Amino acid sequence: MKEAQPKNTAVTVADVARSAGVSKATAARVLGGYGTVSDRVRDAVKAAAKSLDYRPNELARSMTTGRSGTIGVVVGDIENPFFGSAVRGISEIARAAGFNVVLANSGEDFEVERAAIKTLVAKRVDGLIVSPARQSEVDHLKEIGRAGRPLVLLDRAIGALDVDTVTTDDRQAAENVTRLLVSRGHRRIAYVTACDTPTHVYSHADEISTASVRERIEGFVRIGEEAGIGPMAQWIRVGANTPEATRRLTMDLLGSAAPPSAIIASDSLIALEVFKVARELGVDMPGALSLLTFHDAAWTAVTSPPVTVVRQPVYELGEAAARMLIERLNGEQCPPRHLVLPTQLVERGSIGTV
Amino acid sequence: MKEAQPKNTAVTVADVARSAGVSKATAARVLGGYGTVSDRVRDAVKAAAKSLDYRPNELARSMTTGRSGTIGVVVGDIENPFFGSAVRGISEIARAAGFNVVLANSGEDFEVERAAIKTLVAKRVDGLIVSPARQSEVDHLKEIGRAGRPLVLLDRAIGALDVDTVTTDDRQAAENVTRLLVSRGHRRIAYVTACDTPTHVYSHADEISTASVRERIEGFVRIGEEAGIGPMAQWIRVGANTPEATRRLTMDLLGSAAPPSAIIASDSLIALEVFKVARELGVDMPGALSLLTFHDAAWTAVTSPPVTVVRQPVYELGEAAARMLIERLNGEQCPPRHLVLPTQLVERGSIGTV
DNA sequence: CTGAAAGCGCTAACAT
DNA sequence: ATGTTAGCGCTTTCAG
Repeated sequence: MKEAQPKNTAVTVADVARSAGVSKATAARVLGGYGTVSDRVRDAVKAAAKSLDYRPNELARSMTTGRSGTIGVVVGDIENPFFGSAVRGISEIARAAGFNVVLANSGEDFEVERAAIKTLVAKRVDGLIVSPARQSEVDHLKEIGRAGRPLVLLDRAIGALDVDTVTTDDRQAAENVTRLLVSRGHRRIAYVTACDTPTHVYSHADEISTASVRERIEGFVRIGEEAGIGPMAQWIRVGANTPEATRRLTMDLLGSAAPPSAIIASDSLIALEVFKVARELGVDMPGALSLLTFHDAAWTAVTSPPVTVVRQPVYELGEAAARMLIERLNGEQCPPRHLVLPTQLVERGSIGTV
Repeated sequence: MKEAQPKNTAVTVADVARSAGVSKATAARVLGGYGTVSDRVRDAVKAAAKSLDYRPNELARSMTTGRSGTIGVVVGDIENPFFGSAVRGISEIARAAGFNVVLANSGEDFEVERAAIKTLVAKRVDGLIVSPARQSEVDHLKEIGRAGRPLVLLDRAIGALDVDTVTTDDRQAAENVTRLLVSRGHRRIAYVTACDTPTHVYSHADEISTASVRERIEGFVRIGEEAGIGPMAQWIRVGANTPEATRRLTMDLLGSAAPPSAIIASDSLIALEVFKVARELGVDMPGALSLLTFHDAAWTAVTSPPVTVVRQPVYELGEAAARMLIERLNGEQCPPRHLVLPTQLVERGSIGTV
């Protein structure tokens, strides 16, 4: 049945054509599924292809068509469930539309991100979805447009860049939760983020390079100061980008003379560490410390107390980004769209009253 | 400084060559970084490339060299932190070695897996890392070898396939934890897995298509029967592949006339649901129910009680798989290697004594 | 050290 | 409906 092929001899359209007794073009037509061919010839070619164990070369196809059927995705950390869900959403939509996903992990390192984008463009991905590490750097992103590929920004918009974006209403969510905490009597509220500043100390929102986080901080600060519990800058902690760093930082916070009565964690990885430290220190939650986090990670529902969260539709974020990109790939020419998905406050039990 | 290029005119080696006043071959040599070129010419070409905003076409390069600098990765579910970590490990090693990662999510669906592998091979990835959904199906995997690409199996080995594998000592781990539970007096121990059988009921290990899980079940059964608490088949629950299914199944288990005193969860997603259900039902843990899970997911340390787990070196699993693959890509010819990474029992507090 | 020419495997006009 | 003929952008002999 099966003709064994010498391993190193790639079977090409030409081989199949010869074996089927037709021209290369005809064979290519049936193998590539385009143009029109008579049924008889089609069957003959297919048979020949099968018996020769023909395997199409997508690279060659891409060369001539100019489309690779691939989209590049650059995220900060695929290990973070946030991105895990987003990438899953992207993958599903992409697959359904016949696209492959090339994934690059920047580790939130700008240089890695830049290099990744460069190779993805060189590999001729049809388009890119990027969650940029810094909102201050845009050259490498503009490069994508210059190369004629559409770009969709995921979770982190950049004002200086006029492209499609899919984000959540970070600023508003931050405002809401801050307001909530204030209304429960909290006056010492800390905000902890993985983003870092050159000095590892926060002084102004301008220093926060990740757009989504920056907006949250701006919302946090605004409401806090409106409520008269400011200045808020003293309560912002940056650089919680490893469990160890988060731990250290939380220890400092909780061990200080005037510890916060509430902590807002910028992502679930941070919240997890805060939770651990609080427990270790025997700090009662929500009695002595309230905790609230962005990202409704699965585990937040099973702790004691369960953690109150800002639920972000992460999977949908990924889906939407992929859909937008594919629309562009299909020729959509409308001006850049900025999709903002709503978040939802899920009150569970980690917020107390002061 | 920057010459704006007409968007749709891709600059090629030929253009750069012309502009620099050298032959195409010479320009290609400096642009591609191979062969030997005089310093003067090199500089001239580089300058021309920059001013023309030349962007290499990796596709064309791959066409002629036969190497794409890309490795394909097929996993069951990137949303599962288990695979998230593994993929991160793979990505880091790949990046360091100059490879890109094309990720495909099979959703544990065999047909999707088959299709993904087919396109990855057609796209000429240099090699593949796969965590196969079924150990009974090998044709599509053998295809990879026939196409002349190396394959490394991740987390799930397949006996019928003689390729490199990286796994953990699942059987032994299962034996150990079962023994532990027995020693603590448990005689009604359930094992819950996402794997499914055609009938959605377990009767024999042969029906379990995922290699790693099958081995665990075999270990579980063996120790249980040796300890005289068998037959064990009655305690095995399959099909916990969605939160809802897991929930239902756990409800059944805990609501039965003779509920288990201990549950072994095959992955952390399952453990999470079991935990939720137990709490909801007011089942005391570890008093009335003990819980143990495979995969040391981050959250398992913060619940009350914290969950005892079989820690698998997941990130390292990914790293090792990538390393092995890259070795093959570099011409390593040794017979297939089977790397088995050790797991570790981390006792926390979810196992009680009966 | 540099250039000319021949492909890689496929698709895309253009004929027939 | 099918065949002919050019390329796509790059690397790679093989000369010089």
